[in-house]
Amino acid sequence: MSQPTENLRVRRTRKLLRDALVELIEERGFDRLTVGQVTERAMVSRAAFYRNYADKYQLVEQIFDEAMAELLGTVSEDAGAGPPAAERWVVFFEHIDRYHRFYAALLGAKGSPWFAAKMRASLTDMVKEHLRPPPSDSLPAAVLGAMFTQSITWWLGNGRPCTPREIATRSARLAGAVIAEANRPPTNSP
Amino acid sequence: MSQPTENLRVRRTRKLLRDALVELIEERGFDRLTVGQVTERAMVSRAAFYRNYADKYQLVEQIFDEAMAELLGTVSEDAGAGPPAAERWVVFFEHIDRYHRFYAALLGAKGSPWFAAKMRASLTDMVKEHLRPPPSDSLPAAVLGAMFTQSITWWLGNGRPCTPREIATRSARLAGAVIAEANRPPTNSP
DNA sequence: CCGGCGCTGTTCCGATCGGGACAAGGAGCG
DNA sequence: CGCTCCTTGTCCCGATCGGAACAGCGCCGG
Repeated sequence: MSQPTENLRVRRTRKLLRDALVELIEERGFDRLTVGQVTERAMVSRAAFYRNYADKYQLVEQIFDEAMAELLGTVSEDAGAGPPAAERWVVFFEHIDRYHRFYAALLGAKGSPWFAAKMRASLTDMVKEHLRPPPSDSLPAAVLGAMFTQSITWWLGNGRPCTPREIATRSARLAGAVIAEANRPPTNSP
Repeated sequence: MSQPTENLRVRRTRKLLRDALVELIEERGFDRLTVGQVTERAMVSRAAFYRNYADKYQLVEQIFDEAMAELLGTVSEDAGAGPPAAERWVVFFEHIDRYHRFYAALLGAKGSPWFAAKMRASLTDMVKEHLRPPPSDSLPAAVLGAMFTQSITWWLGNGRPCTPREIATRSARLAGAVIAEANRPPTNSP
């Protein structure tokens, strides 16, 4: 491949930087941490950081992108067309579960509104892509993206009080109500 | 110094190897793990391992030696002659507390009798050095070393059910009984 | 007995990294 | 305004590391 990520040193450097990032978000918050603090915690030179990432935002983005790529791989590898729609959300929340420290840190009180917006946008895209039938309009898709983001935030912020399957079912049920309402023909009275 | 340990890379390599070692002892036991397994877990090359250590035993020894050096530094820095004898054991168990994963792994069921013997020998030396009055003979010193080792093993094996101060006090009390008995003039009847 | 297999410990070369320096810019302060 | 201090992003060189190969050894099964 063009840029072999196979190299042990760069994989290790990135892993150390990721773990340090999550730790420091939990401790000090995302906007209050510097590249130098992350590299010091990770026992990595600042130069090595900049060899891998442009800034701390790109570090977050790459973790997120790889996580999403892994998620999409999991969804599509199960079968040709993937699992049925209901099971798909279970797989999704199991994915959130695996990366819960990362998501909890960035969506929590010490996280970043920048990342929350990124998450909403990404989930809105997923809704447009994977929801059957797809939302009729852009507004319901955006609202559903925000709903799922909030479900995740609630779930992680309360220490995951139920199983991935349960939170997936409850979230899907709430989403179903919105979809039904959005697909109703417009009327003036209830 | 001749070989500056200041270098970030060697410090990082050693830390990764140590953490991986403790994890693998907890999982598989000390005698059942190979150098290759440790380096793989640590994300470090086997060559880097052998640059720092001769074998897995020396890895353990260096962790232990540095921990002991840090302990002796703590004991002697508090005052010119160090803290009073009773307080010294508290400091000692607080040290065990800091490294509890390491000691628990190596002294526990999946640890190594080789390390337990090393620990007893080291504690026997400490008893000879720091106990006032010093044991009259080599036998009581060895017995006291084994007693303290067992106190540590019990404390760690039961998940540290009491504070370092409490286990220190209880251990010192038991040791006191042995010392008193050892110092009694020899008689034939009670 | 032999052959495969896994682990050990060593060696080499090229790749990556750490240390340190640098200019540039922003924030706080008097 | 100037001044200090911190952070950013980039560069270089020498140090360390990863990858891979190698012989040697013990272990196990046939």
